[in-house]
Amino acid sequence: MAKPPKENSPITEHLAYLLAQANREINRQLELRLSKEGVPVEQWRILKVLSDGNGHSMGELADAVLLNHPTLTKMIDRMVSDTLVYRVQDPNDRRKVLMFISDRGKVLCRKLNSLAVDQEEHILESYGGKSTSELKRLLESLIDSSN
Amino acid sequence: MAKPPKENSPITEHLAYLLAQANREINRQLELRLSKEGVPVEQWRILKVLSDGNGHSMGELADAVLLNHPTLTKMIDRMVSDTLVYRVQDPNDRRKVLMFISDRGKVLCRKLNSLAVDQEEHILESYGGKSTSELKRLLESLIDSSN
DNA sequence: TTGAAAATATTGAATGTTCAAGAATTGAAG
DNA sequence: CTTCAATTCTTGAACATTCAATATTTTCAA
Repeated sequence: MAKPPKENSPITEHLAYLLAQANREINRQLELRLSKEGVPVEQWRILKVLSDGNGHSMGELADAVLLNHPTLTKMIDRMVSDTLVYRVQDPNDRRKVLMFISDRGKVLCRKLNSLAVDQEEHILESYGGKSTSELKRLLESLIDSSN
Repeated sequence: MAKPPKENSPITEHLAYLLAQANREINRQLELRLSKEGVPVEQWRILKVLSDGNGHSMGELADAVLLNHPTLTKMIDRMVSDTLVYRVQDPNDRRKVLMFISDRGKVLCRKLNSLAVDQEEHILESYGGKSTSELKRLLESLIDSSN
C-alpha cells in the first residue's frame, strides 16, 4: 500500500506537466482555426474582452488576457495599426489608457467567435459534455485555490 | 431552460482560456521554486526525462518536453555549456543525436525534483487530494481524446 | 501645498522563439 | 548500385517576449 516516492515519478504524472500538455494541444487546435482569419489567440481574447463596448485599461486587459504589460502594449500597437482597436486617454485618471474595439474589430470578433465555437463543439463531441463541464469546474476551483 | 448563445459567452468560460489560466498559474508557482536553482521549467523537464539514464534523441525529447525542435536545440546548447547534459552520435542511425544526463545534471535534478515535490504537496493541501487526482484523470483523458 | 511614494503605461536592449532553409544520413524503388 | 524522397538535427534571419529603466500622473502624508 506504500505510495511510490514522488521524486522518481515520471514527468507525465505531474499536474504541471498535464496542464501544459493539455493547454498546448487545445491551444494548437484553436490557433489552427483562428489562423483562417490570420489572428493569434491573444488578439481574439483581447477583442472578446473589449467587445463589451466599455473601455478597458491596459492593466485590466493584461490581466484578463494573460499577457504582461510590455507584451500587451506591443500587441496592441499592431492591432491599432490594423484598426481593430483604438486608444483613448482616460479622462478620470490620465495615467491610464482606455482601449476600445472598433467596428472593424467587432466584425472580425464575430467571425472569430464562431470559429472558436466550432472548436468547443468539436471538443464536446469527442470528449463529452459531462467531462467538459466537470473539467471546467475543477479548473476554476484550482485557479481559485491558487490565490 | 434555453442555453445562452455561446458566441456571447465571456472568455473566462472557454475551456481553452481556463486551461491557459490554470497552466499559467501553476507554472508560475513552479518557476518560482525552481528559480532557487536558477533553472527554467523546461530544463527540469529535460533533466527528468534524461534521468532514466538512457539516451534520448532530440525528436523524442522535443515531444516529451513540449518544445519544438529548434528551441530544444538551443536550450540543449546552453545545458551542454553548463555540463548538465551531453550529446552522443547515435551509432545505429547517424542522423540522430542521443542526449544523456551528466553526473552534475543528476545532482541538480534531484534538487529540482524535491522543489517540485514541495509544490505538488502545496497544491494537495490547498486544493485537496480528491480534486487533484480527478483533475489529472480528466486532463489525461482530454489529451487522449485529442489525438 | 509640497514632496515623496505608488500606480500606470511605454520604451529599448537583451534574450528567446519560430519559420524556412540547409546539411547529413538513411531507406527504398527502379 | 544509384538516385530520389524521407528523416533528423541544426542554423540564420525574422519576429516576439521580457527585464529594467523611464516618463507621466495620482495619492497621500507631513
